[in-house]
Amino acid sequence: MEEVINSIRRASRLAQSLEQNLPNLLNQPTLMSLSIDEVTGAFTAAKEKLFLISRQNQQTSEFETQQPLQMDATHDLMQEWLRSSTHALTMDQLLHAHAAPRTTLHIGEGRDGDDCERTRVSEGEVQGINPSSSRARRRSKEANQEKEKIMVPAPEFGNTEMPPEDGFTWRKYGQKEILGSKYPRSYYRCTHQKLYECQAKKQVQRLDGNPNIFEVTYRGKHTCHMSSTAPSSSSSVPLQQLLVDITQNTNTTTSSPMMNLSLHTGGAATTSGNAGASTSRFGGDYPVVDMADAMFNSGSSSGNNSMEFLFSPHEDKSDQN
DNA sequence: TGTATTTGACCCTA
DNA sequence: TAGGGTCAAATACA
Repeated sequence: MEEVINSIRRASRLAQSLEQNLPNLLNQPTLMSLSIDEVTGAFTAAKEKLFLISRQNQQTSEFETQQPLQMDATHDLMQEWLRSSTHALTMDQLLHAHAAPRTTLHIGEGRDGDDCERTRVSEGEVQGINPSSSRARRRSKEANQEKEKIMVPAPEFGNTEMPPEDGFTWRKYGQKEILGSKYPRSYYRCTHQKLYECQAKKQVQRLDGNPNIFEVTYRGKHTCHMSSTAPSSSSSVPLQQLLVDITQNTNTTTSSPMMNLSLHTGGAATTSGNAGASTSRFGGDYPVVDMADAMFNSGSSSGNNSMEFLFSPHEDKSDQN
């Protein structure tokens, strides 16, 4: 574990160094890019070590008792880096999502705190829109529609071009190059938009500064039933919910989604064999496999979860409802 | 054959 | 008018 902490320390130092040199690097994008790569690489290395350790710890019941203390250290370090990085705002907000339970991050309406509950856009209004005749009005409404933005780490393995599943099935309907952004933005709508008049949409874009992080913006509310979209497994856990619940349920270690996964992986694993895994998909513990699945199983239907070598298949995955 | 993705064009807002 | 968001035809795939 010490090795992990050292790696994170090193990454933090690199990040700080990068920050200090920002003025000099402004005119040297290539160099800046290399520095960023170095920082992300260092964190990635730390994360991988953490995975290995977590896996080892799955076999021991000591994990849960040890991890919080150790993770506090990494958590602090990670936070330190996050605050000093270009992602300080967004990631930090995410990290503190537990301060505003029920949501991750609300964009556009501001984070007043007095209305953390997602404002319910009148479904009647949305559904009643005649697309052909009132596109402008629809647009206007969408502009007022609350957005929910979360940062999602790219899968370490498997399909890293896509963010992890979030429990819903999405159909891509567009992609655009965004001015000033290195990576295109992809537009998705709920697969069951027609069937259920589901107006949920999401946008996915890699962060310029850190391609390992996806910025996922959710808009609209799912009016379809999640069960209809989610495959049998854990992916039925909406990632947002996952993150929120994790931050709520674990007052010890959680930080970024990456950390969430790494940390809770092992911890939860100790309990993953039980039936508890199943029950409260939307309200209680999530088994480690579920989490790993939700976070990393990017290729949805492919079924070839490359994380399986890290997280052994879970018998309970199938059922649970 | 049905469904998903790609991508150029179009529409709307600021 | 530029840029973001969406449409829809073409294409790919199972």
